[in-house]
Formats: sequence, structure tokens, C-alpha cells
Amino acid sequence: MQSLSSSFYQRSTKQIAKDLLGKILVRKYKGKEYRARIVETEAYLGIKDKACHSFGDKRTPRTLSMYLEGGHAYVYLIYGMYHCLNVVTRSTKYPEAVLIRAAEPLIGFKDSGKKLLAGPGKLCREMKITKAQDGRYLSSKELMITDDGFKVKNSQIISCPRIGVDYAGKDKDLSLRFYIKDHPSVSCYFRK
DNA sequence: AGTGAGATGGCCT
DNA sequence: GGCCATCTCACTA
Repeated sequence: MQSLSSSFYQRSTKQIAKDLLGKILVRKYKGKEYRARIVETEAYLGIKDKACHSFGDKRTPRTLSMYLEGGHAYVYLIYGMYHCLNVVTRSTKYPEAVLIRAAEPLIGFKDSGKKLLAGPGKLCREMKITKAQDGRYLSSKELMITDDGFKVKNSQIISCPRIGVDYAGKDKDLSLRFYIKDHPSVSCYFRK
């Protein structure tokens, strides 16, 4: 099982967000392996995107890993108790990333309910992803993304505005959230 | 089914 | 001191 090539992460962030749908997130933790199929993502477009943590080229301890080469993980703590997993995209010049919002549980979970990983906080909680993974490269060691040949047609990809970014002015309306149409594991269906 | 509040901590001004 | 790329539970009706 091969992790995605580094060239996969050197394309446009929006394209990567769409292409990550259907890919498999693999997590190894304490001798156990978890696998889940990504069904929902959001693109964050760097220094010109008001919703992005690196807006205005803001380099802080938190955002530093977004300035890594594409293919690294950016994990941060939100609301004091939840972690969110992002995939860093493009080169070190562009601090952009894709938020992994939801996935379908495949292997390794006690409870394999379709909504178990439906939301970025739940996904990290259930897959034991924390700041320990922040800045790590997505290789096969502890966390990686792989392709099992599962195809998602363009017509099955729905786009809409991102969730929870009302503070971002005009950028809150950008259609940068992507999910697989009618999939039972997306975080919520009702959003224009 | 829809709304509202609380939990809880690091980061930024 | 105030804000969050969230989630769950408790309440309305």
C-alpha cells in the first residue's frame, strides 16, 4: 500500500481537495491500524483567503506547518478540546491546506456507524490524531493517505460554502467545501 | 427539527 | 480578554 506521491500535493489546492474524495486515510497507533475513506474536504487558500489561518502571511507557531512542503500534516487544536487534520498543499511559498472534514469508517473501529467520523473533530478523536502528528509527513509510518482505486465521478462531487467561517467576510461564500453526493458519512447534508 | 449553551485551552492583540 | 475551520446534550414545539 503506497502513500500518494509528492507530485499529487503540488497541484492546485482546490483540485487536491476534490481529488482527496474517495482516498483512504490510514492511521497506525499503538499497534492498531485504522482505515477510513475520505468523503468530505475543504480547501483553504493561503494568504489571500480570510478564512485561512495563514491569511496575510501570518507565520505563528500554530501555522508554521502550513509553510511546509505539500504532503505534510497540519493539525491544530480548536475550541480547547478538538483537533482538526489538514493536508498541506503546494510548495513552501504557498501556505495552503485541505481540511479533512469527514470519512467513512472501514477498518479498525469498534463502532463502525456511518456517522462515526462525520466531522473534523470526531474524525481526529476516533483516529487518535493530535498535535503529535502536526508537521509530520504523510508517509506510511503513523499516518498516510492511499489510493485503492476507488473512483469518484465529477458528477458525484458537490461543492458549497465552507462551514464555520462566518467571520471571513466575502470569503465565507467561496464554494470550497466538497463532498460525495448523498454519502451517509458526510458531516451534514443541509447547506446551500 | 431546530435552537442554544457549555466544555475548555492555546493563540493572538 | 476574546476568539475560534466543534460536538453534545438539553431544551422548545
